[in-house]
Amino acid sequence: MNARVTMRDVAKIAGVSPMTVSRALKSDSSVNEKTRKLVRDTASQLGYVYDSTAQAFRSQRSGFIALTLPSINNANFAATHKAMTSALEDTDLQLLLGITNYDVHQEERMIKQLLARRPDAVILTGGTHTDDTRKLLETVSVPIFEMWDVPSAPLGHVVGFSNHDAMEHIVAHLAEIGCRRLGFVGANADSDFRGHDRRLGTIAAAQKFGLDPVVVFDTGPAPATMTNGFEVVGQQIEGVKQLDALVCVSDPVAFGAMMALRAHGLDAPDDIAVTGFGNFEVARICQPSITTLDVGAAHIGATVANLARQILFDEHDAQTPVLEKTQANLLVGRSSRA
Amino acid sequence: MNARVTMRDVAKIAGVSPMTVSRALKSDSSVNEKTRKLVRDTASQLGYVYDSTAQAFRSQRSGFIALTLPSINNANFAATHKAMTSALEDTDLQLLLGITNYDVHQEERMIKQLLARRPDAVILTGGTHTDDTRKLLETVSVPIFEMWDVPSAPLGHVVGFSNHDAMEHIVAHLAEIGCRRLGFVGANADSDFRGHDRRLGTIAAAQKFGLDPVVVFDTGPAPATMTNGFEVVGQQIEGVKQLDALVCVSDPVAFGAMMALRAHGLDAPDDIAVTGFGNFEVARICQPSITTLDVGAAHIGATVANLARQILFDEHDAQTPVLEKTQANLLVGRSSRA
DNA sequence: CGGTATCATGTTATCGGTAACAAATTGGTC
DNA sequence: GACCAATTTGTTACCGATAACATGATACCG
Repeated sequence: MNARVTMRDVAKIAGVSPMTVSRALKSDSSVNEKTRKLVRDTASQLGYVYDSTAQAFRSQRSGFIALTLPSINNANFAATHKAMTSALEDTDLQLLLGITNYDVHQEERMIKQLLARRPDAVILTGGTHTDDTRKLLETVSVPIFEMWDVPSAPLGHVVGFSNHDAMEHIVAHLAEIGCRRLGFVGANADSDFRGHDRRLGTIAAAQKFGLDPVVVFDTGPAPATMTNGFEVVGQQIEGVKQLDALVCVSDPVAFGAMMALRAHGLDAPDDIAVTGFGNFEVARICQPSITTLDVGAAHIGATVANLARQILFDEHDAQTPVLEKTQANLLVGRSSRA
Repeated sequence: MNARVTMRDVAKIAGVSPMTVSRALKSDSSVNEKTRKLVRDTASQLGYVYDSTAQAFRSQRSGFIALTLPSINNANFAATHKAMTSALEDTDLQLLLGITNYDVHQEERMIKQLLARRPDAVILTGGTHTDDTRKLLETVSVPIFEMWDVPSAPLGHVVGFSNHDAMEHIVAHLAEIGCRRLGFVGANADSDFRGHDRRLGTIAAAQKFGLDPVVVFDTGPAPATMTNGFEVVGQQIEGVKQLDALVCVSDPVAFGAMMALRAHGLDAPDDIAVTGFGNFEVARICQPSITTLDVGAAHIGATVANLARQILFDEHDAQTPVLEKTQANLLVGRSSRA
């Protein structure tokens, strides 16, 4: 339909050099205000559209921040994403999202794709990756962030919490209200490493408080869903009946578990206590409300994004890796009252 | 450590020309298999990472498909996104996502940002946009898609269903089981246009079936949440008591509404029927399960993505706008049995 | 064995901005 | 008006891949 309008065209019409056009369109560079207005008017008159592609190429700065998330359909990751977007709103930085489906090999593929776009920073969810991913990221010379976890061997900066240790809050609470026999409902598989850590953390905490050995109910491949919680508890209801509490890997799983209990004539907290993880909306609204852990998803996102910003704009030392541990807060619901 | 590795470097080491490297790394171009292997091995040995930035610039084809979604934290949009990603997996096309928060002005800002990346196609959720957005997109010479809706004045291709007409399925079902006095729980505001259409569709269908005028319960600004449903029904419980059924704008709202009913000693379906929209997991798992409408979110995504593929790879006529209407299927749950 | 079709590789120019540097203009001071 | 500093504008050379074209190597045919 039309030949693309370039800066050269705008420059010719406005009677200035292309470089002046470039400067006039950037808000922070020094151009006479009259010239700037002239250039901008000319540009919009010609229907000029700035070409980030060329900009990214020439200046070797794409303006992309590569971000991997395990899932898009998760209130916590959504909150993190949203907070990051907000934190970057007044910059020219843009998130480039890759979904990994809780699969480190999918993560590797996504990261390759994302790195080809020459991002200015890379933000990963979780601290467990394939060897190839680690190698790849070690050779890349942009800042790397891992969040939602505290990896034992970080690739760069870290903003997160220990999923393992966080479970102690929940187990301590259950121990306090008199529960001794705990079950853990969640993925036993190795795909969701944060879920994995929560299982180990539950077992460790139970030991620490001198409770009985934890019975594990496997929900299968990540992500664990309401349906998984519902089904596993329904299928193993006899085993569940022997327990004082069901510690679930997430609120959706806890909700599913509670629905399964109800279907079998059991109720939380009278017959058995139930806890979740992540402070999802369903935990607050369902009846009884579910005891859960708020891990500050939005706070994690805002912290990572602001850190990235500062480093990219040289307001922060980029060499020393930052390790920012975030807090997890217990929210006691009615699903686990004494 | 750094000093970016380019095709030139790979070419020099492998003893071929840069052009051969370029061809060897593309899977569909003609290169001797031995040469290809040599080049690929050399590349991975040097830790070469392909530069899409340069590729996009030179070939004037970014490989991006710009996608706007109202929200990231929504099982339906997540399913659409996932299906699109899958459909594009074996191509070099990549989704570039912008979240609009159900706000047409935010959408406009996002689209400007996305267009600067020179996407090869643009996919929008919904058919309502600001005037400036429409103007902007009309001048762009890439294929435009609108999904999840059937706009009266489409910008390009369309894959979706009428949110207005879909409600007839639900209202017909309620009329059949003897409900006459319906309430609608959802946003009265103009921000969520699909929710808006559902409200109008409910009112129209109730008229058509000769039911009483629909009572509207406003959940405030989009997106309507479990909490909104819970609160509005709790606050207006006396009005709700006069009704036979609560038609909710989405399953989360329906769930919230049901929890509020229970808190006031009412139960679905005995005291009042409840319906949702979207076939969210919570509708299936909660007790009673919620009558809902499955709109084939994944199917919409796959259809749009495949259509975009075909058009971009010249396997489909790009000039004639496609209008693909998708189906909505009623799933009767226990929340609305006679 | 010459000729032509096919395949494999090389050469050159270029996409549209902008970094780096150079030059011109302006403004203020003595 | 001469001088210097600050501001504004211009010039040139790229960033790294690849389109378009040219050439070299190989196969196949009668």
